[in-house]
Amino acid sequence: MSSKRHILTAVAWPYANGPRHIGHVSGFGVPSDVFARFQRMSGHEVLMVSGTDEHGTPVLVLADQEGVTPRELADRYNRVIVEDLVALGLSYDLFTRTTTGNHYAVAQELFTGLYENGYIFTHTTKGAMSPSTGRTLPDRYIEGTCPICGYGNARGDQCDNCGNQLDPIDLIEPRSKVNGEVPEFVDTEHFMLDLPAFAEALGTWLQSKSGQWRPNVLKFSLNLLEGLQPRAVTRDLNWGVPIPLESWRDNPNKRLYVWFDAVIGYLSASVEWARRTGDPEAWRRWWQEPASEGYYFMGKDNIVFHSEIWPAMLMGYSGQGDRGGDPGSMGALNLPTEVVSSEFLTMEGRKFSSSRRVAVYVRDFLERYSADALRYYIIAAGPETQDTDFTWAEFVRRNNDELVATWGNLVNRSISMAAKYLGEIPEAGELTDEDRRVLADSAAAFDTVGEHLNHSRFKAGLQETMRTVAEANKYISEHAPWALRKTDSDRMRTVLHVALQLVSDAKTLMTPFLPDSSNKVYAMLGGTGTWSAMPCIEAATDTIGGDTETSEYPIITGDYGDSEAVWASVPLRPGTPLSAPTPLFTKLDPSVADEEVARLEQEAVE
RNA sequence: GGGGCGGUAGCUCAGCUGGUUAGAGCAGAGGACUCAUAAUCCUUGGGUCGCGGGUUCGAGCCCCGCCCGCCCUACCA
Repeated sequence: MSSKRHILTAVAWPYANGPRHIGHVSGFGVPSDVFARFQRMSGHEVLMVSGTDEHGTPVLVLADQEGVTPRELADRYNRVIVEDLVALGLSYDLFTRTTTGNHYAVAQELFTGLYENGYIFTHTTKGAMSPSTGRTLPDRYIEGTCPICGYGNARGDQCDNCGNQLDPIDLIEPRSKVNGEVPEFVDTEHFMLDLPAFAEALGTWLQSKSGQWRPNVLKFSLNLLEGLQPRAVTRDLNWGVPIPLESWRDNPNKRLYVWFDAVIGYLSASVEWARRTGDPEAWRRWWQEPASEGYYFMGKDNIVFHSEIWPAMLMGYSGQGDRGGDPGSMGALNLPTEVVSSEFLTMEGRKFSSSRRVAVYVRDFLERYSADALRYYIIAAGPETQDTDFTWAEFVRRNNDELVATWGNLVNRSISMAAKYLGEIPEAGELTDEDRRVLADSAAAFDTVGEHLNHSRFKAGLQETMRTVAEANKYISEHAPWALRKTDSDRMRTVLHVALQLVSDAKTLMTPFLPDSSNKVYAMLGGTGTWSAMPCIEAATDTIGGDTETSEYPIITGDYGDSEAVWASVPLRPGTPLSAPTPLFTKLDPSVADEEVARLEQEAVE
């Protein structure tokens, strides 16, 4: 526990076909940031990476509809997403994108390594194609009449009316959802990842995680092993990473499947980060040292890619599948230590839906409410182990009763008194048994909360932290320093000293969850320097040439090592001047809930 | 259709490998206090643990069936 660990925090890559809503960031964003901040405060070497996922059919189709290039569309939403994630305070060491020369190179290297070890083979399949563009038409972009129930708007993969799974080739009068033309079903050669060749290795590996991973992730993953089949890792598109093989490299209509390249982003972003720090080999400390750990954060719809496909790719590249092989030129790579999956957030009882406009986007949310208010809600009431429902009434209530009234008010009342009565942090006189007990309990919370956070039990960690806040409120109420002021000013000074120490400890415990307001409390108590560093946006240029078009793009990074925050009770310095505090959080009028629900109703389609 | 997960107080959620009277917060009721964004503190009412069977000395936790919700089902990402 005390030795320094290398901890990769790998965060799911938001897809760049639009702005992200609060459901997305509750699944991967906020939990991963709490984890990373906590680990940094504990003295460990954290590398937190992610980026926008920009390839694939949806971006291409949307770009066509808007009459822009896919790159232009990706540029636009990459920037929006970058700004939103920074506004939330997510402390990425690097948040980049999949359209960089570096990413192309690393993705191709992984493909090549897998190919050379014999884990990728070619296979001809019949697929739907758009005659006018020559592009793959994914099943769900085809509509037609359901051959089973006769429903006229069945999708190629499934009929929404009767619920049966379909093959698009069976649809009556199939048509492209993109432009209405009749799709052609043609033979096409694809590269397949030989997943069955990893079944045994994956099974052994997953079994070894029993008791460590959240049970739903583990059971789901183990179950998937039974029906493992080869999976295509290429698509007929002109938007994506080219196939790095002689006769394929220049084929304009064959690219790596977006999911194949997206998961490689964790590695390519680590490499890009290392290069930016001036030590190009630095990424190896997180990916190749046996003791290093990797935690992957995502929503439940992504489990298969992180517990099955990505590990298989890593094993295959490292020559550790059932068929052996040699590590590729980067060397053998570490498998995930843990796949941490969240469930789904619903919105006032309904599923989030961008197309039906049932959504609250991060940007809109943060224009009206603070990042910490959202972070608090997501951790306290978010979908950590089961689906949960976001309601505006509950958001207002949590904000007002818990953030403002319990925690914000503790800060306010304690510092107000000390500032007004003394103007500084008082020295403690002789401590009573009760004083010693509350201080010891507060210090002990670092172990209990830390234990929760180490195991990604964020909700439990926050609850325990709020319990210490309640204890501090209780201590102040029971010892009534305002009354002692008239009867026993020495005792009052001691009580206020203890109270402020409890506030300081609670602020430290709160830091992973609520970094912005914790920084404010740190400053109120006379702290100097940066308590917990926040992320920033930098203009970056591609680290290696490559065949991408844009030379400059925004990245998220930060100098998190330049933080005073440590995961421990730090004694306050008596004599530190205090001034009257300003409120930490904004109380919301109950009418806010009604207004927001009305706004949601108004914007929703149908 | 198949697989997985969930359905616990009015609301949002905890309940580890089955064990005495099922928990927390909020909302409700009563009281204390006044330092604080009328915030805080104390006391208190409230549950057939989705439904129906079964195993067991004992089940919210195990087994079977059913109902509802969500995810996956591999060319959406």
